[in-house]
Parts: sequence; structure tokens; C-alpha cells
Amino acid sequence: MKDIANELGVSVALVSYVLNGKKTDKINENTAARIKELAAKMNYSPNQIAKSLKTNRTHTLGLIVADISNLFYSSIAKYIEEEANKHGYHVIYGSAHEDPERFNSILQLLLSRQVDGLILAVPEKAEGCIQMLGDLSKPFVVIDRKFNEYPKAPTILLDNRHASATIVEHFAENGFKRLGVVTLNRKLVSLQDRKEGFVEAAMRLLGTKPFIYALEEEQMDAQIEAVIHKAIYKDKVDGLCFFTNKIAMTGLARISAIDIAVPEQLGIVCFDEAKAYNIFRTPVSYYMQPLPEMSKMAIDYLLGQIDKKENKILANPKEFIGNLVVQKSSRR
Amino acid sequence: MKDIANELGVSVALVSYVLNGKKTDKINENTAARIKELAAKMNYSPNQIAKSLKTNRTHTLGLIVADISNLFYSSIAKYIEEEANKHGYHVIYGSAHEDPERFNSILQLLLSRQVDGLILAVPEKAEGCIQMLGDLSKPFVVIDRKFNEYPKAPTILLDNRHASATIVEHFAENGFKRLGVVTLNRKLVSLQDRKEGFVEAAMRLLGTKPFIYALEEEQMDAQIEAVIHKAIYKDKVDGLCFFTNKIAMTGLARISAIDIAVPEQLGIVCFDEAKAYNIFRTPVSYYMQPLPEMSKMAIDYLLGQIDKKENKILANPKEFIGNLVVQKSSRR
DNA sequence: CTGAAAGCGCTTACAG
DNA sequence: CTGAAAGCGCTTACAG
Repeated sequence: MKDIANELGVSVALVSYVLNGKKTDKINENTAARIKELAAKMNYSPNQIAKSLKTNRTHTLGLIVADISNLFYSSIAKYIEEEANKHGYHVIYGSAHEDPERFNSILQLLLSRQVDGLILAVPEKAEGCIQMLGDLSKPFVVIDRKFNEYPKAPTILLDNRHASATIVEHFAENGFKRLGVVTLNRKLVSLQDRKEGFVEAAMRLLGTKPFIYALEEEQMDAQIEAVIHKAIYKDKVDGLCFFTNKIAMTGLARISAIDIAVPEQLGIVCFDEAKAYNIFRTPVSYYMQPLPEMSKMAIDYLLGQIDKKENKILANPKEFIGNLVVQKSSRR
Repeated sequence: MKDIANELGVSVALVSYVLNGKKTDKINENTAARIKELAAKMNYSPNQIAKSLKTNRTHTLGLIVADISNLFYSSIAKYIEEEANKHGYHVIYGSAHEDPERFNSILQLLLSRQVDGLILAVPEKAEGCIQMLGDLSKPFVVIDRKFNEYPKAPTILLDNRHASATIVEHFAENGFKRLGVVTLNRKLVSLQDRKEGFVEAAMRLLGTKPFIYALEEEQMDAQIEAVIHKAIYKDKVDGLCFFTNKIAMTGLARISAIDIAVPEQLGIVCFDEAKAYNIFRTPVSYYMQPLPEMSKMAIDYLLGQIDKKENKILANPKEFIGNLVVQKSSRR
């Protein structure tokens, strides 16, 4: 910028005005044109760091997910990124692997880099950040999680109870009677909601409680065989629901190795979309979250907060309805 | 920082020295302790933006992949992130979707944010950036791509010819005779290398040319049925190799719908790891790239360049050997 | 229509 | 052992 000003014998301030399109009505068109031309010729690109220091805006959002290599989160990341880009924002991200310490450390780093806003899949035991970010009055939104202790924290997620109920209804309509779910042994409210919604709907529509199988995340591969075996041969489950993408991949791999007819002997429904569901011997039904809409709302809300224009409170928590994609694995 | 200085009646400079652990031997231990204590109490965290403006270091790396929601790239992103974090660096990323314009726009944004280094999956027609980054003397490394026009650009990727040869050898050893590959209709050198390596090895070991089926990326779903049909029923292929993760998902879904015995009638091998390969009716063999090692080398090289300590040139292009994970789909 | 100047929050060579 | 001062590359209220 200095170079441009010197070359043209004008002030740095003027260059700044022209390049930022400010006061256009008060600046000589001719000089403006010369400045723009030279800037283009010199391939000038403003130093955003300096700009940020002055304006207190980085046009950067921070995103913390559990694991970027997990399809569910990488899909969210993709939509968040697309949506942010539309508004001239960029995304810095980190994977916390559900570890509150890692989460807080990434959060600190994002804050020290002055991100304008945050999108957070907050792990258990890290809820404290909600209070902290509120105190800093730093815009943020929680995704895919919900903390009943913080009813006012802006929150975007699936209506998990409703999703489970939809799945149970579908099972019931297709004549499945002994349902089971495979979930994780964690306190995450979304998993709890899925479970409670499932149980409630099964009682209501089938008059029986479903079988619940909970896995330890770290020992999933080791435990899955026993769980599947018990469900099919001992509990005589005829309709099974996998609660996450990762559980589904592990469970389906196991079922793949067994000689059992899907859907005749065992119906299957999973949570979250995956192309891979179509390479299972029978294409698998799944409940799809409306990720594009959820991402859009997260970004819209954040940008509204950042610009202070809109003071809107999110109807909280904002729970989205997805839709069940029915394939052969659960259709009789 | 100013607040701390005022509160304690010392200079800002002193606070800076203490908090950055500089000149420790020359600073009164007592004052140092008081400064640290107050900083902790005030929950002080330095403004990295200001720091960067002064030091010209952002401790941020830029990563551009084709599509973050693609398993292959999200896995790379995960390892890159992990490795970068180990050295106190963060990662900003973008998905260019193989579009040179999007790529350049993201690149410009990352540069204006003064990233210290770049990791790039450069799409076709965007090779110009190699020259440009060289001129800027901004450290960068190309991953998963290779441009024969720029033999000196630091490049990290799989030894694709060797990988293909390994796959063909494996097919040959297991008695498969009429091989076929499904690839994309693109000029990407890595895909060309896979193809040429495959053809060369097939000629050498089986004395026949393999059948090559090339799909348009955008019409993959529409074209796959005809391709699979032709391969199996017309060309009588008995060993099929899918050249990317995405092709494999589409192709396996199609094969899943057909009544053909795997591996008896048709052997299958894919490129790149995916848990999903295990939910196919017969667990699928795949050639696994050593992503952790590749990521580590990319980061090590970049940090070396950034720190100017090491002036090492990458043995270029650096092509890694992966390994074939043999499962039932290709074992006779 | 244009410029001089202050300042964003830090770092660091220099002086004492 | 400590501080005053310049400067990183911008923006913007103010003065002319």
C-alpha cells in the first residue's frame, strides 16, 4: 500500500479509501482509476492480519467437531464451509475427539486468533465454555449437542426424539415387533434423546420395550460381535437400529458375516446418511439429518450476532426434523 | 498486556519479555512471578493477530483439498491437523472441488491471511500456482498430485505405478486372468500413473491388456450400471479394480444388486482404505496409502522451510509405497 | 478532493 | 534489571 502511494505520489490513506470503495463520491475518478490500476498491476492483496488488528474483525469462524475424519462431521464441515464462504467468511477447524481438555485447548487457540464466531460440538464435561463465551460476549452456536443445564445457549440439532419415533413407526408399519437399538455408553443428550424417544414410541405403538445395547466407543470392534449375537439369537430382535454412522459400519460388517436374511429375519435402520449403506447386501434405510439447512441456520445466526444488526434469539434449542430414507433393509 | 503493566507499575515491554520467557536470566524473579500471577488471574491470552503483525508468523498452515467430505481427504486432513498441532500450528482449510477458479480464490484468501505454509491438492489447470508461490517464496507442498511440467515442485504422493503393479501381481497370483479397472475420465497424473502401471503389469504378468472403463465424475451414478454390465457380461472380466474411494462406493453398490459370486466369478480390489469395505457382502481388498507418514513428511518439510533451518530439498517427487490389505474379495 | 496523524496490541533493538 | 520508542500494515476521524 505504501508502495502504491509512493509510486503515485498520493497518501496511504487515499489508497486505502479507494481500494475499500469508501467515500467514492468524494474522490477524483481519475486518481481512483490510477490507484486501482497500479494495485492490480502490482498484484496487491491486503494484509488481512493488519486489517484485523485495526477493525477487530477477522472474517474467520472457528469450528470444533469431534473428529473431522468421521463422515457425519466432515459433511457438516463441508456445508458450514460452503455457507460461510458465501458470506466472505473462512473456517478454521479442529477435532477435539470428545476430550474436554483437547476441546478447551483448541478453543483457546481459536479465541487467541480472534475468530469472529464459533460453531461447537461441545463434548461432555466441557459445557463450562458456554458460560465463558457468554461472559466474553463472543458469538457461538452449539451443534449436535444439547445441555439441559444451559437452556439459553444457542443450540442447533436434530429433533432426536422425533427421529426415533419416526423410525419406530416405520418398523411397526412393516410388521417388525421386537426392536433393538445399538448405541454408545455415553451421557450425550442427543443419544439419550434418541433412546428415550425410541423407547417411548415402542411402548406406545408396539406395547413392548426395545432391547438396548450400549457399546464402549473404544472397544466397539471387540464388543460388537457379542452384541449382534445376543440381539439376534437370544433376544430374537427382528428390527435393529444403529444410532450412529460409526456404530452402523461396525455392526453391518458383523451382520455381513452372518447368514441371516435382511429384511426377512432382521430389519435394519441407521442414523445419518452414508453412500456406503448401498453396498451392504441389502440397501440400508437411514434417517437423514437436514445438514444443509442446519448449517445455514448456524451461519445465519452467527453472522447476525457478529453484525449486531439482528438481535434475534434462536428459538431455543432449535431442533430440526429430518427424513427417513426407506430402502430394502426395513421394508416387508 | 497494558492492563497488567499498569496494575503492577511496570512497562509493557517487561510484561512481554516475561510472558514470552525471554531474557529470563536478566529479570528480577520476583517481578516476573508477580507478572505471571496476575496474567493468570486475569485470564490473559495474547492477541495472536497483533503478534503476527509484528513477527510475521501466524503459526497457521493452509490446506486445500478437493472435497473435505470425501473420506480420503478428510483422513488426510485429520493427520495433517494432528501433525501440525504437535508443532503448535493450526490449519485453515478449503475445498476446491477440483475447480481451478475456486482453488485460486481460496489460495488468495489463505495468502491474505498470511498462512506460514500451504498443503495443496492442486486441481488440473491450476498448476500456475506453483510458479506463483515459488516467486513469493512462500513454503508449500503439493499432495496427491504431480505435475510433470514442474519437476522441482515439492510433491508428496503415492507411488501409483507401484501400487497398481502390486494389485495386478496379487490378482495374477490368485488366478485372475481378465482384469479391468474403473477410473475417471480426467487427466490427473496420479490416475494416469495408476492406469499405466496397471496396464504395464498386466502385460508383463498376464500377457493381456486390461479393460479400461472411464467414468465422467458428474455422471458416475448414471454410467456405472452400463460399465459394470459390460465388464462382467460382455468383456468377461474376472478381476476388477476401482481406482478411487468414490468410484468403489458407486460400483460396489451396483455389484451388490447383481447376482454374481465374489470372488469366485469376480475378484475386487479398491484403492484407499474405508471401513465401509467390510459391509460389502464379501470384505473387499484395498490398497492403503500410508497417510500418517505422508502427512508427517509434508508437515516436517514445510516447517523446515518456514524455519529456514533446514534447507533440504525433498527427494522429488517423494513417492510412498503403501500396502495391499487382502480380504476375501480377491482371494481364491 | 486529499493528507497528517493516531492507534489497533504486540515485539525488540537500544539506551540507561 | 527495566523502560521509552519505533514499527508491523492497515483504518478512519479530523483538519484543511
